[in-house]
Amino acid sequence: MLEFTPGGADTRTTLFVEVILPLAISGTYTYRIPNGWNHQVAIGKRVIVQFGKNKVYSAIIHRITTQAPERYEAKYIIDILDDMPIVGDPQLQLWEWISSYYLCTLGEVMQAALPAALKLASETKIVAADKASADRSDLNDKEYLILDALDISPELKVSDVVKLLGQKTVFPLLKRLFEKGLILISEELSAKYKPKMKTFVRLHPDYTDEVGRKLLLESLNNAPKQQDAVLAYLQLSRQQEEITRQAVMEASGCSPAIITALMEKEIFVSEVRAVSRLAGEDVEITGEFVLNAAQETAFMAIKDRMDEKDVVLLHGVTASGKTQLYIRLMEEVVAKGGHVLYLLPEIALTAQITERLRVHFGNKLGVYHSRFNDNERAEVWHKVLKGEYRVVVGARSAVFLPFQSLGLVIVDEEHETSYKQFDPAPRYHARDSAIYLAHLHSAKVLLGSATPSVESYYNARSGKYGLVTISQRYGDAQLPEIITVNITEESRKDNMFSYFSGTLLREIEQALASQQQVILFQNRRGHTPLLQCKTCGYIAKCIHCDVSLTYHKSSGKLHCHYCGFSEDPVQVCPACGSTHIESKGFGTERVEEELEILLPDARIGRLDLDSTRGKHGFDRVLTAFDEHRYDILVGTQMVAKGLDFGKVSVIGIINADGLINYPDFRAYERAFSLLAQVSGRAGRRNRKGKVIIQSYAPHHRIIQQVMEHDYEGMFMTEVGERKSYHYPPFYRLFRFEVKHKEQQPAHDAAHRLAALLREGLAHRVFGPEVPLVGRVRNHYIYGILVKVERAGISVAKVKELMKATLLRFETNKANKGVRVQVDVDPY
DNA sequence: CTAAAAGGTTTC
DNA sequence: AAACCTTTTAGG
Repeated sequence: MLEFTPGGADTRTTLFVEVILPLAISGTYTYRIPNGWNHQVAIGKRVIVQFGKNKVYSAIIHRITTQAPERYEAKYIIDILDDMPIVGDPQLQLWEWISSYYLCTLGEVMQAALPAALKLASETKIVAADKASADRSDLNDKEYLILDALDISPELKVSDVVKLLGQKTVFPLLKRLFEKGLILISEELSAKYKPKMKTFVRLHPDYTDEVGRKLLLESLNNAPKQQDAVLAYLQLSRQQEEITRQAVMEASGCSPAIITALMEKEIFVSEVRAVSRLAGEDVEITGEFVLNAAQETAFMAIKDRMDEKDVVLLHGVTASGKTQLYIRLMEEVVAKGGHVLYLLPEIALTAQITERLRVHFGNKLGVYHSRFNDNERAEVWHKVLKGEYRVVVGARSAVFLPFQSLGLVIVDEEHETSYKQFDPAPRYHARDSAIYLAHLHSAKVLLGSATPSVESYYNARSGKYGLVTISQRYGDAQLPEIITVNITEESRKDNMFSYFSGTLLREIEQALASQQQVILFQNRRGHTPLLQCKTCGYIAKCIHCDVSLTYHKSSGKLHCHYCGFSEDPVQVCPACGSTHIESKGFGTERVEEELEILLPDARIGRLDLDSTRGKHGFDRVLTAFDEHRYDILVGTQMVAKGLDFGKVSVIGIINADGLINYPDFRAYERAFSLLAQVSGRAGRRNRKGKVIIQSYAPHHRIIQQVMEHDYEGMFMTEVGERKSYHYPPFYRLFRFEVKHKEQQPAHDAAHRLAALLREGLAHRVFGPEVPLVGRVRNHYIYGILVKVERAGISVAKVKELMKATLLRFETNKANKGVRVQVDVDPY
């Protein structure tokens, strides 16, 4: 009897597999399957292959063929890792789409898609040999440096040595050290996913009845500690089915030895089992609710639109109860046996939202985002693969999870720019990728936002997407009243107290007096963003980047927000020796500090990147605010992200100008969203809130439109501008970045690339220009923008042209050392 | 002139 | 990405 593979080849045929390697190289690589393994070969399984001289990687089988490659001898695969494929057909198709649409390699997509625990790569490790400590007299400086480093840390990677010596070629050096017998070089596969093991204990069956237990406890009268442990076990067994060894030890306060003794006496029986790392999934399913009239109408309308269109945009004002609508839709899909992906911007993935969903979907709900560690992510991956989750809430990268039968994709806060990944490649947009993914599954997509992106709203208005609007807030809550404050005028009237106008301070005080809470928004983190010498004009700048250093009070240091460089603040100007150093601008830390002086009794919390480090940092600050342990929350745009607090009655925008005066075609749209979203945090649940916008230019169009809650107005003016100035949604954008260590070569190369692009794309090419930050991490940057009209031109052809142009550019010797990256649909 | 470092190419 | 081969640079 012959065994048949999916490819239809019997066991005597030699099979070859084309695999995707987790590297930034184009194309797939072909390996040979050893005799007798044919029946195990399947697309989507991981195989271990050797690539190059020593390196070993886990690669994904992309295609199976019986055709031996003609131009080279294929290597054998080393092993097949999986019994079942870990990525399915839809996933691989999505990878291919992303790779071609966003102009990157399949390997780069694989890197982003698979959780780290499912990717393995061997690593060259350098360890000190036994005799290393003995004789070091005849070593040169560099060799000595390496051995010195090995004294401190037990093992080094090749990249560590490169960094240590500051040179690129280290292999001859290491080889010499190896030959002298001072170091050992080994190739190791890094640890892959390991299930979490726990030891459970159980009473021996002899003691499970009443009589047995009594006898047991009496028999332990002479062993009080052991008796305690058994009592603790009995106590625990009343509340839970399964009891871990750890739990018994904690409850009784006894040592491991006691448990071991009880096991030797065969009173306890133990069992080691793999457990889930994903805690708190088992919640009783309750949470019945009824949609109100407006929601019910919207619900029916969404289903109606979905009959005709694959994508529907739900434009619902803040606090209109969109989440409940989502839940209803998800329940319907789940009831029909479909699966649901619910995308959220990273920062909004708070306990708040997942808890609400947990109540409805219990252990059928999965959560996936970057604050999960590698092993946790791998567990979610496997559970999605097995179909154990019906609903998955996740951030950007959740589009890569191995769904088999999606019925619905929800993209909440669809306007959020954090859906676009910038670095590293693939520079994909999760919303757009999700729409393609849904298409592969024939699933429907619901985009939701109170302030949709101009692109999506345009698609909805033009009939490409369905459109459903809710203009009423839930429970008839009113939209907040928005007041503007002209900072120039208030300063003249002597009515500014530090960064706060009299109006804002009065409102804050009133809110606090009536036990209400306040949110203050300042879109800059740190304390002081710019330190300048009053005498000579010197500005404290990063040594690696063209940006000013921001002073952070929490660390007492100056920080670069681009590369992470930090140094001690200078008291004396390094250029002229003057001690008159002036602080310009202010961030959240400074707002917090000034507020503490003005309102010494208020309890103030801060929500920004710095205060939310760590796995639960974000939730910690939010929970404290929710439980009213803070009166005032000062924060960056994080405070705008879909959070629902009942007691916030006043919102202050400390300075709106920084948001608006930004050289980007999306600046106005973004400012409108942010201001509207922040304002939406005020006055939920039947209380009218107040929003105070402080600005030097309060009559600016955008501020007026925010005041009037006029999304339509903003959309119409923006669409007009975009059309006349050739921006999305009418044009596609491609942004090329040319980088080099030195300025002149970067400049020249950028001009050469622009010229090459102009050969095929003519007037569609703009630049090169020096971007806002012209140097990052010691590399000079030039940007080239390409605008391609949507009508009458094939995107595929444009991309082919760009690929060909890049290839021509790279083969030109004059462009050595130049790095080019392409951002398709940049944000 | 040699030796070492940087640069370029190839990896199935 | 990284190891190997080729070219360039530095140092005596």
